[in-house]
Amino acid sequence: MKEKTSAGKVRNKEKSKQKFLDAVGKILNTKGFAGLKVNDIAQVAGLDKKLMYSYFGGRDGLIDAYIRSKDFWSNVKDGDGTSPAIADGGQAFTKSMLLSQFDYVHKNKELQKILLWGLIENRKALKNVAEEREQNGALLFESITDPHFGEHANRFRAVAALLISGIYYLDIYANTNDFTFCGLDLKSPSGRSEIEQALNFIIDKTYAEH
Amino acid sequence: MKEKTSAGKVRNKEKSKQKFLDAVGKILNTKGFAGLKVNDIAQVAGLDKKLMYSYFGGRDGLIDAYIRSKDFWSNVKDGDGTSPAIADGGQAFTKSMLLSQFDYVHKNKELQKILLWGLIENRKALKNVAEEREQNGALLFESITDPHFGEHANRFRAVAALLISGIYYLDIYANTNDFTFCGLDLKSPSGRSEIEQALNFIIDKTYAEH
DNA sequence: ATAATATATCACCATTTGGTGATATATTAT
DNA sequence: ATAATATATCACCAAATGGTGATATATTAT
Repeated sequence: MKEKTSAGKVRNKEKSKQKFLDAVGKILNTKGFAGLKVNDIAQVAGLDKKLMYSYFGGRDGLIDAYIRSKDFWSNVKDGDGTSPAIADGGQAFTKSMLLSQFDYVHKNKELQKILLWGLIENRKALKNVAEEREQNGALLFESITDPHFGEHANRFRAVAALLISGIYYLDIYANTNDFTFCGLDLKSPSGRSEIEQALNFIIDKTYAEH
Repeated sequence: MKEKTSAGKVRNKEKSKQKFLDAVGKILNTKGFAGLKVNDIAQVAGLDKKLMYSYFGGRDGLIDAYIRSKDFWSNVKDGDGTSPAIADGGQAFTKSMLLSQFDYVHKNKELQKILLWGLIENRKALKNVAEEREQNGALLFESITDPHFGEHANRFRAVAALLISGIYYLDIYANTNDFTFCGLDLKSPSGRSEIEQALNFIIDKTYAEH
């Protein structure tokens, strides 16, 4: 019954590498990045820590590999092909994007930790995540909203910056605090609905000027 | 020349306590909360760590005492007495409050760390900071904006939640990243001015409905 | 089957970290 | 001046943590 394919081997470098990467994600979800200790990662991966040094050069290499392995912003790249037309200057697209981000970040705890991490540690791989987000955003701004808003292009960008960063903070806050924020329960459907309405409202008003 | 007043004593419990509290603030500013190690705190304070246990019961007690010693939200309580009248339903007051927060958090690195910390660690003293902010906000909402916006009171709250949390995130982001956010340089006067204009714009539009 | 190599484990070390008992010195009380 | 107390330091420990050389076992090549 012995397999000869690499998939069935008892010793499998690629699978072991993946176990380490999975362990990082698991710990990130449960304990946050402060829990990413060398020994704990190895224990969760079910492998000897020595392999972590062999395969990734150590903890830092593993963590960088983990972050690189994730495509956190794939969802804003219009992956589902259902993006509205842009004849409206990107109004519907922007609203759709903001609502989708609000929901996506809410559900994706790993992304929440990565966003937080990027506010704390100066790690190249984390900067790349932020840079990737900027580049994705640049696509929307430069090709759609900047032309539409003309001399007020930066005002739209500023509104977007406030809303996107607000979405990040509120989703993270909701995940780690039982408190309300401005009296709104960000975990309840009604509280989240209020935020969604406000997002739509603000974008509509921003576009109403033009 | 020997002083007999407590201020001049070589050994002074209160001064030593304060040295520990100051050390926490200093480390928070420079290294962030991950740098708050027992030995390092004692070294920065210039005292033996044993005293930390004697006076505060340990690291956690010291940190809690530090957080309690700060009144992070004093600035939103209309401390300078220059708050505009509220005959406008709090419109001018809200704008002034948001702009002031944007500037205050930008300059106050300790508050930035505390805000971040509150998104990561479940510490009672940190929850108290969030709770205090909520209570301060409740004053504004319940007595001024809720009556003004009537059935749409929650929409104003949601707009405020997005803007305040956006302010937090952007200020923290600006402090730890050299990147732009939505293409705006949040460290430059022009970038910050764009955000300020957007804040004013959004509040104006929110009030324009009523 | 045997040798060579890749994969994985183990035992062990140095350093860092949190924590404490014993002790010394300054201050205060008698 | 002396004793009692408060303040501060020191030496030391145990546990946690990051890191590595030696070794064992599975897999592959000859």
